[in-house]
Amino acid sequence: MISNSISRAAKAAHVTVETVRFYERRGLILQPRKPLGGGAREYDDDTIARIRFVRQAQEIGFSLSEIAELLSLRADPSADCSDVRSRAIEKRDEVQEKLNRLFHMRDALDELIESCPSAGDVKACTIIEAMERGTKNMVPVLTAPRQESQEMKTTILNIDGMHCDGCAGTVEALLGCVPGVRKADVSFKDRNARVLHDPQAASEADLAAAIKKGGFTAQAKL
Amino acid sequence: MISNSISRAAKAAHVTVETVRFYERRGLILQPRKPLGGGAREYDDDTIARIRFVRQAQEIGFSLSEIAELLSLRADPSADCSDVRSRAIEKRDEVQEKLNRLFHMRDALDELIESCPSAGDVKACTIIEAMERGTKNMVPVLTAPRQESQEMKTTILNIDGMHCDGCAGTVEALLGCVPGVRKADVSFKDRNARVLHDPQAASEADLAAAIKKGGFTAQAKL
DNA sequence: CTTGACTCCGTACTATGGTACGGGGTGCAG
DNA sequence: CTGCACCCCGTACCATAGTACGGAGTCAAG
Repeated sequence: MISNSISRAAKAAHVTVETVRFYERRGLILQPRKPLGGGAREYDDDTIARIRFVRQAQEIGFSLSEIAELLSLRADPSADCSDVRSRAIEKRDEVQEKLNRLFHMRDALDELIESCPSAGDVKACTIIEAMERGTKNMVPVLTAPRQESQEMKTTILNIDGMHCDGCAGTVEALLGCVPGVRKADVSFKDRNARVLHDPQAASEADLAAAIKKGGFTAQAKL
Repeated sequence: MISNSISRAAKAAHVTVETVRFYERRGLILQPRKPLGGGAREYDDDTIARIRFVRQAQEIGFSLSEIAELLSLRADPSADCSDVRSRAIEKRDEVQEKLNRLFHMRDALDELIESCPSAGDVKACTIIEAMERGTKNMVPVLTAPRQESQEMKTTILNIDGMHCDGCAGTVEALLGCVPGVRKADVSFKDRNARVLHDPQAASEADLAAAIKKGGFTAQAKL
């Protein structure tokens, strides 16, 4: 544990001294006690890591209050574990949702980039059109309160052809694009997908077909 | 093209009327002309889709000005294509970077969730510790102004074993974790990686080793 | 022909996430 | 012993992204 002055800590975390103090006031980091011999407060590496975490979380769309919640999650056997666990799962779902959207956005940008140089028969193409082509019905999850969860069903599909977590993410994005799919969790480790969907709008065959588009194979678990 | 009044359009996009007007002032959406017969302005589905896009992009961490840039990207053969293309590629890189971080965060949350119920030998575990276990030195790309590009070198590595864009993202994340790596662009299509790194801190062998950890193989391009 | 539900537009206010500034203190190098 | 570079704390100010409000107009039903 090397200790730094506030200005060194700020530099290490790529923020200003003012920002560090601001985070202290907000309770995102603990203000270190002054050392007994007097002098300046000492900032340890943990605190610097916390500041860095705050910045990174902000960049991917969390507000400071949400980040405070993330930071308060700690798997401490002495704490109330089930509460922490459920909050962590909630957060995980939010992160997953953001991931799905970003995937979708990345694919839309890719489509835009592809369609650009072959300037011949391409029609004007905007990112919005690109996003709509891939996907109808991306349900805004954080924007809209998740209502109407009647008639929803969870299907587990076994998937072959995934080689990494990235592939799992791709499959998740593909599933997220199917109208009627509310939620998809794909595990690379388990080689399967848990899909919450409206069986009326999205049959198991629809799900399997979407996965096949990405070059993977899927079949419903018996 | 069904036309709606502003309040119906706002409802459809899950925002308030005030927000729609605010977006008009900001230039994110075009204010429709009043119909010739007089009366209220008519909002078409395209405009509603734009508003929805703005909201979704916000949730994944883009500011309104960044969203304006995204919206201005259009693959129009009559427009200056190379400019649009390069801006789209830049945006794509930003999205990829956010994806890497979110992946990392999701994995950290998963680790936290895993370590929770088996309340026996687990030590206290916070999301920060979980994030640090996976990855040292995630370089903040958007936060830190990319200065000090002295002594930096670009290395191109040929990579085998990638099966999709997701894999490429994984490799990028792995490279981003190597201390001394400033920027990594992995192309699934070209089966290679362009890495901007400090050769003192991160040798080619270091890069190759990091990639191998993910189950891929890499060798420097002659 | 009035009442209610809307539209339109301007201005003012709010919350979030910082930044800047000013006054005072401390410690050490010249 | 005096600058100078920091630290500490408070208050003020700033940009972003809305939200609220008030006055005026319009349209259609009762």
